[in-house]
Amino acid sequence: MTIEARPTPAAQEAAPSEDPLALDRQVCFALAVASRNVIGLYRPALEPLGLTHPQYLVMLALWQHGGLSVKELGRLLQLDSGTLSPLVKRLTISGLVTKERSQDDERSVVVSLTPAGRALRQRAEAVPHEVVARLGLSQDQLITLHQALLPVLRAVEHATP
Amino acid sequence: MTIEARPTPAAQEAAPSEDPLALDRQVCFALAVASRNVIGLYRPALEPLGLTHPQYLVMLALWQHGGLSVKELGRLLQLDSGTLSPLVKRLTISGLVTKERSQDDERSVVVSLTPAGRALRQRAEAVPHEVVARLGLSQDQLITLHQALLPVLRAVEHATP
DNA sequence: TACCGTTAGGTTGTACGCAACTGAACCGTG
DNA sequence: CACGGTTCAGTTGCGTACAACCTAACGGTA
Repeated sequence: MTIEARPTPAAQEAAPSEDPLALDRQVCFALAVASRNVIGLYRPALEPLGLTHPQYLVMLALWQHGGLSVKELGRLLQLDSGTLSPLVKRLTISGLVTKERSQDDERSVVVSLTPAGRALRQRAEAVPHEVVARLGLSQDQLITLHQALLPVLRAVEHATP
Repeated sequence: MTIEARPTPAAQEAAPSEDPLALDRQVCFALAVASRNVIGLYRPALEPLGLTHPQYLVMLALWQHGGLSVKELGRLLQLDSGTLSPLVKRLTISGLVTKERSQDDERSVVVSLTPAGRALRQRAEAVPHEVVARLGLSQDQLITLHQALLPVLRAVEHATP
């Protein structure tokens, strides 16, 4: 996950050193820091709603799709039960969702929105705007980033485990 | 952090729905999933070295810069002492680094490589190649991603807290 | 020199994220 | 029907992340 040396390094913005393990060459480091820091920008926006960023993502999934099993949440958010179980439990304690075993498959647990959970959506609609404003990126830059991330998301799915 | 509706949505790859909170519009979600999953690809490559990805980043910083104080590590990796203190402690237990208080400022702790830590660098040089091979992305795609991430990293630094 | 605000690193508590495991429910086959 | 493999949630343990707090050391000023 390294930017390899190029014949014309002048074409690149951050001039890479000769060191193949230099931090500024590590795309994964940039990815990790960007992700951490942007999620950090969500914190002040989400705190008034009583949500963490992963909890916000679960709420987004539920607002979009209605009731979802833990398995479906895991597929949508790319998280396993070890992460989702306690997370959903906290959302339950917050009164935003309810859990009940599925009728037709007792193994499955369906997570559904409470009225409070549904009501929270209206306040959440301001969150993305607030974060973008804080970050100060243009729509074009966001779309460019999104477009650059899509191949990665696709690649990870087919990566050799 | 949402891809806004556009007059010509055909120009975008993943056709966005009308829902402004739809998951596939959330750039931050794509960023978080990409970061998590790519770090996951490092796991099997780093496990033989006895390193986690954050520990690997600390080692990269030390291989590049030599001895560093915890503060400098925090600045380079964008991590605070609450994360770095136990992390460096684990590297110390692994025998890869040593800690000693700075001579000229007793508050500061300098983290240095042990011979074992220096020796590990050679084995680490194969890691990026291995991850890129696993991921199956081209150099061009990596560079595109890196270029798209740089404005975000710059933006976060100047973001309104 | 004594004081006080600042800085560096560490600790505590909470919340992910994931590997590994557990137990219950499901399901195909004999 | 019985049984063995599979699937689904949940739990445990470990390693980040980060806020909040603590202590020691520093450094300028009266």
